[in-house]
Amino acid sequence: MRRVTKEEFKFLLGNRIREIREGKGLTQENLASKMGYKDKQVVNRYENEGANPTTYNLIQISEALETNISDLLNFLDLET
Amino acid sequence: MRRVTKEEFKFLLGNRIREIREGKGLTQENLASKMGYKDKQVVNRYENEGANPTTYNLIQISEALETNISDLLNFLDLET
DNA sequence: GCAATAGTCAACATTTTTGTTGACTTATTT
DNA sequence: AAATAAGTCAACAAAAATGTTGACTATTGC
Repeated sequence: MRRVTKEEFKFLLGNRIREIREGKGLTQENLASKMGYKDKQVVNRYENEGANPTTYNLIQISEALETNISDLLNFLDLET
Repeated sequence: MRRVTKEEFKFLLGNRIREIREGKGLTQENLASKMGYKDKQVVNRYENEGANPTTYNLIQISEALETNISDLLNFLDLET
């Protein structure tokens, strides 16, 4: 993933989640709800504090956003 | 990802890591070393106890195995 | 102004992951 | 049999992720 620190990664993934969510016209609450959460806080935290979710949760996020992991992580150089 | 529990997922990903590692002829120690760890324990734990690493670590694993995340997670139905 | 909607911030207990160390078992090879 | 290489098991402290709650700040529409 080409020299991106964990902090940079968190920031980038958080931004990407927001980007896709807004592109689909979903609110933080909508997304949280689709993921089975009672509150939007989890989504807000991903977007504002950055996200480095466990792999299992990453998959849940991609499903709720109706996209795939490659798209979710498209800010990385995934040529390998 | 089609009704697979977190525990099932951990088991499947652990197995997949082992599968790729052995396919490349690497030892647990080799892989741990490529990932920058001092000991093989981390790899052994992924393989035997199951793995649900953070996304950042998942990427590190895929790089050390010289593959990509889609391949690493190919046991999931990733058509979406 | 009021109400409703959307987003943000802080705090919290709990759980899980992370990284390391030491010891122990299992081949495999010399 | 002894040595080496590979894998497994247990335990630990520290860090991070998880899930929830409450309050607070825009922003928009009535």
